Amino acid sequence: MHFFIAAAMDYNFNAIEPKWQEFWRKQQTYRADNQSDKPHFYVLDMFPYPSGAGLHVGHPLGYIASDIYARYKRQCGFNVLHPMGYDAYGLPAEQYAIQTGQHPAKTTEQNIKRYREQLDKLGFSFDWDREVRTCDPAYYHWTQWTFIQLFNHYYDERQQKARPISDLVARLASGEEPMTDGRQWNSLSEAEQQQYLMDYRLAYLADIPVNWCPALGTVLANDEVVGGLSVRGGYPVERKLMRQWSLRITAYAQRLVDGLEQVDWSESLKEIQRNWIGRSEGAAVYFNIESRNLNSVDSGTNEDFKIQNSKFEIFTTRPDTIFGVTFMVLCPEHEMISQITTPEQRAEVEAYVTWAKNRSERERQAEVKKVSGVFTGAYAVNPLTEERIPIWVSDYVLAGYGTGAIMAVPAHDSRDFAFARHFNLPIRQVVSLEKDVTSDPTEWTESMDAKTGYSVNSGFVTGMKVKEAMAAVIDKIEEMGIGHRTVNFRLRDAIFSRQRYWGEPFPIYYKNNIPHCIPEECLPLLLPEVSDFKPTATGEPPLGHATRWGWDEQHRCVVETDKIDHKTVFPLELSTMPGFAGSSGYYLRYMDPHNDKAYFSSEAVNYWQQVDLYVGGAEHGTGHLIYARFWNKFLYDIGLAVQEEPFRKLINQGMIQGRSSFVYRSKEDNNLFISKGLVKDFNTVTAIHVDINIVDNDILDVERFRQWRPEFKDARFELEDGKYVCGWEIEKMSKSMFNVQNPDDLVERYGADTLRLYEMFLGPVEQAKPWDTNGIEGVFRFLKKFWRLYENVDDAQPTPAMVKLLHQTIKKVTDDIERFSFNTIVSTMMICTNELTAAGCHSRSILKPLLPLLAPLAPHITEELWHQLGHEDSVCQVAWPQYDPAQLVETGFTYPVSFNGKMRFTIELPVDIDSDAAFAAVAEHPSGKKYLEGATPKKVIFVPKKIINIVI
RNA sequence: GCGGAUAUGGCGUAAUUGGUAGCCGCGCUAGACUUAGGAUCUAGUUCCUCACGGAGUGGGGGUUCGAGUCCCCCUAUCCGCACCA
Repeated sequence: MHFFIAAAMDYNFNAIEPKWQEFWRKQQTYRADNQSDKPHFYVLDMFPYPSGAGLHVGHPLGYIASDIYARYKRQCGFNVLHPMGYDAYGLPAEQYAIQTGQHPAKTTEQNIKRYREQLDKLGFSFDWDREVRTCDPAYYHWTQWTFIQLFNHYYDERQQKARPISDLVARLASGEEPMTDGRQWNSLSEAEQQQYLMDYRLAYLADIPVNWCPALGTVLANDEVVGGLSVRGGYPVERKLMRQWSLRITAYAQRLVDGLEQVDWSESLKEIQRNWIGRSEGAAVYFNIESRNLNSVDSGTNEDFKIQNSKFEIFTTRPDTIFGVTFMVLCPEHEMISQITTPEQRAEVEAYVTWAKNRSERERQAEVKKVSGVFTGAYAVNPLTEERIPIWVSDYVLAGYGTGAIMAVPAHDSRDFAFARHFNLPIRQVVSLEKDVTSDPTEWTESMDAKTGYSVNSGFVTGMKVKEAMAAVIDKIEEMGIGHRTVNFRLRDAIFSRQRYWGEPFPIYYKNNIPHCIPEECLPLLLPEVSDFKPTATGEPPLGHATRWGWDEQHRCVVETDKIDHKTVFPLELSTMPGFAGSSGYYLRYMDPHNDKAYFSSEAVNYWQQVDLYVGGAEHGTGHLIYARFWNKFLYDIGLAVQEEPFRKLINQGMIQGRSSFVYRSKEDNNLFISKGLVKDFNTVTAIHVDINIVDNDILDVERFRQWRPEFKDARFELEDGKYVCGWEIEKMSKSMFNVQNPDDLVERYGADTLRLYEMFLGPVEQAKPWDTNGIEGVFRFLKKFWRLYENVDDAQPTPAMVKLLHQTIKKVTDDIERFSFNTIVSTMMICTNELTAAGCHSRSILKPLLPLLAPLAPHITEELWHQLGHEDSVCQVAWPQYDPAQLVETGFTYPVSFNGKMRFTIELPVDIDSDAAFAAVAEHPSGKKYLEGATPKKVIFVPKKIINIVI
């Protein structure tokens, strides 16, 4: 053990950083006020799940970027809201608790503490007074409250906004709005009325097919399942019919698409959301079913067989191809199957439907290419051609989309094509690339799906372009009263129940099996203590174990309030809300986090409006970012939020991958490790992951390697140039690959400022990139060099070159921050520092403005130097330096001149120049003279900007 | 299959948005200083060539006086969705 006794003037970040962090805390430097004359600006990070693993270097990347911008905006005179909190409810926190056998509340508390320590070390400018935690009753009070509002509102299609369900009830009761099924509202029982309203409420209870994950013991939303496996843990997920709460997010599908036009997000993320919402325009068409009297052909067992419903509805995006329909397909779940199936086909159809229903989601997805189906024996009638069309059942038609029934046009739909080929059904061409040119579609190897070309063999639309034919067919269908234009969405309602412990309890109790909201004044409904919080395989929620929860032993609500009948007690909802419940509105709560009367005050939201800059990962594109937009739009509709879109600008920081290091062990000698460059044949060695903490610039610390694990105790090495060089590979950052870089280690070794700068220097924030500590020395050197510039500041008059450099630097840094190009800022500051060092410039008038300029990136070192210059205030509050354009005026520009497109020379010309003068200048110039010799120029082309062409 | 993005030295990247390609940093080479270095400084470092020169931004074509940048066609990689009618 040896100590470095730092010289007084050394850059001693270990002493500087905690000192100023304490200073900022005491001064409340980053406090944001809800009242201010300054313009407001809201910079938000996606708050973290406090998982057990702590932060790795990937987490702070976005936080650093947003912190730089928040600090910059603060220095530009904005009142900046830059809060932080924890998404502490939900599966990740609970899984960690279960794995470690502790109570989730306890592990969450510990994890938050650890996160906070790690975050504090990095010198972020968060206003910690506004911290929110989704598991805090003071916070989830308002999550539950919002749920009640969702329950008590429905979506009014005419007004295109949420409205109180009581309005709907009033209109139903007065008869102003008839019931869709023709019944009379006032003649219904309460149970029947409530059942009816469930189809309208924005939070509703229904039997729906859900993603059931047995291993996690809960249902999952669509975005939590990928490829039939749970995102969290990768366990199989099955399709199951369960009674669940859902949010009617589909009601907002159109507005969720439209709203994307108003926000400043990356085109790719907007596209991800558009795809997820999956809007498609088309037509709904009713097909009649051919009625037959089957009694005569029946053997007697199905005497009553009659087709009850005479028609069914399909959805198509290609109404123009209706003349090419050669069969119809129903999904196996379709309710009409049993009615229309003929007795001869019944056994086969029932067998198929049973088989299809028992297939797991994973099997179905894995065997997409496999064609299966069965004929019902029934026929539909094409409304435009009067043709008989056989009706089939197949699981390639999905129950959840459209009406679960399609018209099949095998010539122009690849799935119908495959189906027709498999079952030898006719294929008829009705679209052609060229007018009137057709071929035999049974010879085709694939269907012609593109929406281009002309209609053929298509009755009254023959010869029309596809687009025209579409419109014409829909017009005709509407005229005939057998269909209409319509829009379908891929987006499904969000399943909101989780059979888990660690989440917000639903503020719902049941009276005669009818759900009722707990009165708002009884909120928050606290999460109870339970003897066992683990999920159950059967789906019984762990809250069922609660013995005290404002309820009695029968799990009946005993919440005391005037609003609930005291004489009886009612069972409470036992599910909890999903992870996205708490994260869907947290950005609004930050505006007014301590309000115990409301979610947030109207003053607060009217002041802050919306998040101006949101920074976080694109992996939330189909989850949180959709739910939050929906949540916000609902709150907007009911008059709480004042902006329809919650996040004005969004930056997606790229994922940081791990860079694993390897050593190569000889297969012949288990103690022999061969340096990478000496390995001749990689088949003769085994690559072994080695902890990146004992590798420096790909050089293995052989001593520490021997100590790393007992089996390497006697390791011998074949070295190159006395060094052991490791191999490397880019992999996911994970403990098992030994490639996790902990930010604490780097802060200890280089300081937070170096880490902040380096994470930015790595490359564009939005780009995914591997973590590689190799370059961090360069940034560290820069800060040390920068530090030395301030060792002997003088009051000497700076040279004009230095002044120009300063103003160039200010301009470049300002521009770079504005366009979120944080990596180039570091370069700019390095160039400036290098030049000042080389010129021996120590002038106060140059060095002083550089401090507020660098402060957003490296707040600690600049704060220390600022105080060394004799200032008492914080550099973080110093106004952003302005450059003087006059200092940047060039004496002349350097023009590359292209001559006949072949020869090229460079010439410096005055700024204000017209084309004659330009030519004269070129002609005067020695090189110009040379090139112009013997040629007669016809004209000089003066292209805007910087180029002059001489044409001869 | 559909949709989106990316491709520049040994490596991370930059290029005033159509104007001298390779800034800045890592690494490497040579040297200086030093009792020492997890310190500092100087010079060099796209490739080929002793050199003169030449080639060069994944490949091929195009527009332009001029293309890393714009257009078309490939190739590769990454990401999202995926039987959505």
